Amino acid sequence: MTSTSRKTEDPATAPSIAGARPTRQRRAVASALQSFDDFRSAQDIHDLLRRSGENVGLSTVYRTLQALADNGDVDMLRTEEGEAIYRRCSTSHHHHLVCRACGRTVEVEGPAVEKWSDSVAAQHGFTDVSHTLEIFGTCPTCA
Amino acid sequence: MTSTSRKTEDPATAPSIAGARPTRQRRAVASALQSFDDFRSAQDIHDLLRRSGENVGLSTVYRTLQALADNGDVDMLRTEEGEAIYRRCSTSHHHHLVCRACGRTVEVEGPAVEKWSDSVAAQHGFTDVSHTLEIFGTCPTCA
DNA sequence: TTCTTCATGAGAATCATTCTCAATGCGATT
DNA sequence: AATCGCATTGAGAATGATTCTCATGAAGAA
Repeated sequence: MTSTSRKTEDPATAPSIAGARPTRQRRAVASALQSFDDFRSAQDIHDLLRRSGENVGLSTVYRTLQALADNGDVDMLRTEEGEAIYRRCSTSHHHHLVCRACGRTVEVEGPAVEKWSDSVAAQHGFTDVSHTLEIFGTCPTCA
Repeated sequence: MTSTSRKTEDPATAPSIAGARPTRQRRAVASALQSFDDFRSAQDIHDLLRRSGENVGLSTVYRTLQALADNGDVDMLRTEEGEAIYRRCSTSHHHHLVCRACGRTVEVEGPAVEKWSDSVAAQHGFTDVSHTLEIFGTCPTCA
């Protein structure tokens, strides 16, 4: 690597990791996340970056995605096969209706579900509660 | 997945695989599943068998558990790390409240959730719908 | 028993993910 | 600009769960 030209970018659009250095790689991952709407695996995102000319190591993609997920800046969920997939996060807590075939995603909210799961957990004395709720199906286009 | 296809099968307590030979190994796995109440990984169950004298290959444990899960004879879910864990199935469709620390499990039902997720999926034209809903927390004993 | 087919298991292969650690980049400070 | 300190990077190795291969073994039928 020879020349490293410094480009001025707008810092507000893409998510950044709190207390971390805004490196080229992290910006690239954050920006890649803005370029699709469905859930993608870390490897998919890595390929995407490579194909778009940005060279970012696979380890770094994993690390960055995890940091973003921990920070609540991206949604992370698991396919039925257990693979982690990521997607840029809209605002609040929500769940997903995901097409098994094409990955198309619809965000859905279920306030009742939230309350229900919290109350069920409380009834049994469980604390520090979290839950996962994802709906998988075949979307009309793929059917 | 709301199908309730009742086939008349063996009335015994331990599940068997439809259209498969009842071998020593499959019986051993099915019986091991009766010996615990929480969720265990395939490898855990393999160890359990080995320690109890039954020699069953790891591949066979995986194959058998998968077949049983496909058949709806055991519950299979994934930890937050994506590892598959299994447990003997009680009767109908239900969800779980699982202790992150000790694995203790409480089965819970949420008829409202079922209806809600089916209707949400239908609203968006999704078919062949399945959903996952698990609650993780810390149980009173472990807190 | 003999035959046909399914099941088993030891180890290799696969696949996602994590780890290692030397080299590099960032930013604050001279 | 030169420099120091430390977070970050990335290539490849390591890990760990799961699946596959295929020669051998067991089950049921004829």
